[in-house]
Amino acid sequence: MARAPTTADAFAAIAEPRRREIIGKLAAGEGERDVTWLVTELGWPQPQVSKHLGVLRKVGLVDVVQRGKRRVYSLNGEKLKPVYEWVKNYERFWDHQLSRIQERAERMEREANKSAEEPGSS
Amino acid sequence: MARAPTTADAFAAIAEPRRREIIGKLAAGEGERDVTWLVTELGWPQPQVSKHLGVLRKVGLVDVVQRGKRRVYSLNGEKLKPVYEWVKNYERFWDHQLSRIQERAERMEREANKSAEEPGSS
DNA sequence: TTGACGTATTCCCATATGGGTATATGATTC
DNA sequence: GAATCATATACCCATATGGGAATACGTCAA
Repeated sequence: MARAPTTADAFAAIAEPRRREIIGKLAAGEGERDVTWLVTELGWPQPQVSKHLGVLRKVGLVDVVQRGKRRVYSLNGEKLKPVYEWVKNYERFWDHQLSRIQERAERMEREANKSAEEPGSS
Repeated sequence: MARAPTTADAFAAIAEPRRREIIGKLAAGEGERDVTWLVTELGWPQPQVSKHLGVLRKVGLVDVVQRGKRRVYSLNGEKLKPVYEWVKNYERFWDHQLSRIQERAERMEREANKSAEEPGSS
């Protein structure tokens, strides 16, 4: 097997920086923008924008509605929630207690060195 | 160019479900576990575990200390913070206001249809 | 219908993946 | 030093990427 498809889930989709940029632009635009606007705003080739939008669409991170000739994309934040929920679980690993964790790490390191000498294999 | 390396940043690294699993196990174990423990706990072939750990290591999501023969890995939550910060920006797109957004989406859809008929091209 | 605009899709390619299996490297014990 | 445990690396392969360029498709205007 190769890497999981970028369309597997939101995690895979937002792994690409440009896709995150697109999401950012959509959010700024009150959540709705058409492709042409994105193209000029981002300054990328149109096919590239469309392709990234395609991935986001497949994952459900964005919705589209046809509006005349234009296609208006909007952010579907719902799909970002799982990412948020997942990463939120590890909040305690950086916020407070960060010092405690580092402390522990250092203690471990000391212990490691100790056990490496303890056996006194000389 | 191909897809960005999984070692590019935390976003890319956690795109892989197995890597998220490993992070979960590390967190459960008070943030420190050796490879053998992970291997038996996860039930995956050892090289696979080591390889995923390698990616996490490169990105800095985990730290290692040698402890006797064992290598004890620990979670470095710090590196998850950017992911949290990024996704947190879109909180308003799912929490409250979710109803408002859907409302808007539906309104847009109606408008879209309307403008499609408006010109009265018949 | 014909043309023009807006967007998606197709094709080609270099690249790196993640899994499997085998093996190398490190550390410890005898 | 030899044998053994713990972990990392090297290979091989199928797969799908993201970018570039060309082009097809869909919608509206004359």
